Amino acid sequence: MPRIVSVLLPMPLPEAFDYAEPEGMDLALGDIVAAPLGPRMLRGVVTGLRDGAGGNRPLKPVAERLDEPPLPPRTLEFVEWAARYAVDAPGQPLAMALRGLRASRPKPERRVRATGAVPGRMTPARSRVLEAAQGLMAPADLARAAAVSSGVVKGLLDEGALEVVMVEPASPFTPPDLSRPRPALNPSQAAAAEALKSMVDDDRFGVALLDGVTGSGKTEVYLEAAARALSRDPDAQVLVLLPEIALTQAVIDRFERRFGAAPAEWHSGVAPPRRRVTWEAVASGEARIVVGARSALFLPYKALKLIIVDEEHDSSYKQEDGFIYQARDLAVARAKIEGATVVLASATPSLESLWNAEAGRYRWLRLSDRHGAAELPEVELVDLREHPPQAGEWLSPRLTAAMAETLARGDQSLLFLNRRGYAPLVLCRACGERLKAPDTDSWLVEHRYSGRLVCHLTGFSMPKPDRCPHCGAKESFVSIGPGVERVEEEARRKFPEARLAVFSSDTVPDAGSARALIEAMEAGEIDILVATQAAAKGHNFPNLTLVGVVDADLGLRGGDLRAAERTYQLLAQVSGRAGRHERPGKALLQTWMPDHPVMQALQAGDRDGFVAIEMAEREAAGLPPFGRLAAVIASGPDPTALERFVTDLAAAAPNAAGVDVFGPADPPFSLVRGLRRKRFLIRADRTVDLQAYLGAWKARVRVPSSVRMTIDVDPYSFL
DNA sequence: AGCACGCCGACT
DNA sequence: GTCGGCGTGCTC
Repeated sequence: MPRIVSVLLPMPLPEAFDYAEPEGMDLALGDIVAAPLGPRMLRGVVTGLRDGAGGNRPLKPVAERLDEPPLPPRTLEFVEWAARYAVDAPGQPLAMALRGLRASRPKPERRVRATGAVPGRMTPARSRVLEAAQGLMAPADLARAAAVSSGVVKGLLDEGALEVVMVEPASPFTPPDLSRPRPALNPSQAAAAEALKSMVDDDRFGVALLDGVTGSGKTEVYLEAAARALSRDPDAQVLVLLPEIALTQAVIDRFERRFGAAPAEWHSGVAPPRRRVTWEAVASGEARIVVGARSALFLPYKALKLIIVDEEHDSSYKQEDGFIYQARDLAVARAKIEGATVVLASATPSLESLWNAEAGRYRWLRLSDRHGAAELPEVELVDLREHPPQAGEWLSPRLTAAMAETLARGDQSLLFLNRRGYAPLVLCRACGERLKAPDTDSWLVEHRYSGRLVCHLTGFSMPKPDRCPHCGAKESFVSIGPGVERVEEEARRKFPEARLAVFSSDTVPDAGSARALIEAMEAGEIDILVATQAAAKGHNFPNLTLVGVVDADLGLRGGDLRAAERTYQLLAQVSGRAGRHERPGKALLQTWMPDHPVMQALQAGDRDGFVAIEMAEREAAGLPPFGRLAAVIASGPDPTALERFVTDLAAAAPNAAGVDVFGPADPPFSLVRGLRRKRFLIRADRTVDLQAYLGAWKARVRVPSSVRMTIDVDPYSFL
């Protein structure tokens, strides 16, 4: 009886396609195969096998089974779950799961060894080489060991005294050394580590929220959970997710010190051949510890037992384009499928996680002691209504005075402003024109270091023109508002003797320059650092005792769902940069709204109070975590076609109890790269199956090819 | 997502 | 007269 094979392809197709199994191929579920799709040959995964022949139309045969480890069944289950969750085609998450297979394996390497043959003419150099030739050696290593030039090695190869052997590169994945001593833990850490270890010992799905202020030693605690998972099961694998690759090196170093072996690394910065080796080592179980960005969640783990999501509140876990997902939430889903433990770690957990912890669904582990003698910095609000900066300035007299004191003590200051460039808006004094990119309706940001106007939404940039493009007036531009470059200019004017630097993605474009700037800061070569959030994470500067937040209200404007939550998290983190080690620190927050709950909570150090207020507001409005949200975005170049489509879409919205559909509305940037956009916002009670609702809605409309429709379940960006 | 097939402007 | 622009639609 011939068999029909369902093959899921890494494409936005609605379902797996059926193929005929060629005689004798003997496929199994999870096998990676090559299958024809139209004129192309694609890599896909076998998701179904059944007896039968093609019906109305003969099926194309599978081309071949590829020489790859099969996708583990639970990885496939996760792919299908993720597609259902995101209301997207299963081929999208599959494409992420197969991403490691795109590159070729690293090439075999040349090695030489002695054949035992004696060369025709023996010289002192040649005998040294033959003496040094122990087993297989790289030609260059052999020459170095014998202190001869490469020509001598080549001569012996030509004469047959040495021979070339091609070898596969050795696996770079060393097993962890579990006998190393564990670091000493304080009582609070020890209690949390014991709780995590008992969860790991249960060997089934469970989630812990590891909740501890900056410096309370969360990493040591989850390292002990990792050690337990790895030692109780020789196959167990551990995944550590980090919000961004800038943070991976520090965590990799910690694991390497604890286990004497470097963990496998997985993120966009890893070269493709290396990724392929990593993918295979994860599938074979050889890679026991993986440290990576959110996409590491889609690797084909053989026996995943523990997932750690560090800085779980970080919004970088939300993937915003292509396949849209929230890695923290998918980590919990994956752990459920794998029967694994999840540790969500943060100093400022997300409201979602706190809500789950309060309800007892997550085990809540609070770390109280801050390491060493340091204390959390004192936070002072600078009321800009009473103490405004002078006209054209952004640093209030209070903040300026604190900077002067800090400088006089020989300490460092950090001025935080989460805005790149010199000024967020350039307008023409003559006609009032606000400069925008030609095909996008967001303001162009002035960058003085580069002399350009930049669109932060699309990356478009152009030289600053000398005339207003609207009225032609010359020298009529005024720069409105501050960016980090402008704050630096003001600080330089006020403290001409101080050494200043700017830390933003423009001045620090890569990991190397980031390290250089961090080292300069650590070495005390910088007095005042002006920084965006690029510098807010992960770095500890011992002599930094003053943090000045130039515009604490910045994140609260625009007022999206998580504005207050995000502002609290960001400012708590930034303020925590002040005063580590033995030195007390201080954070000054410049605000026009000192009575706002976020500012009050930051000043009082009362996170729980802020969370209680924010939770109550969310509950009253039925917003997450008490309700669920989704966004439906339609975009296209033709405004008329788009308008027609969203009208149809609005009419097709199913009526369901507990679901509110808002829209279509113009998002804040309704024109991006020449594409018009419209959006719907859907709010649903938690009892509603939101995915089923969205799926039913989607099925009722036909999307014309000139329009793109995107569904964003649990949106984080409201632009 | 590709990659084809399909109808309207500047070229050997 | 053609080469080719990318709009629309299909791929088991």
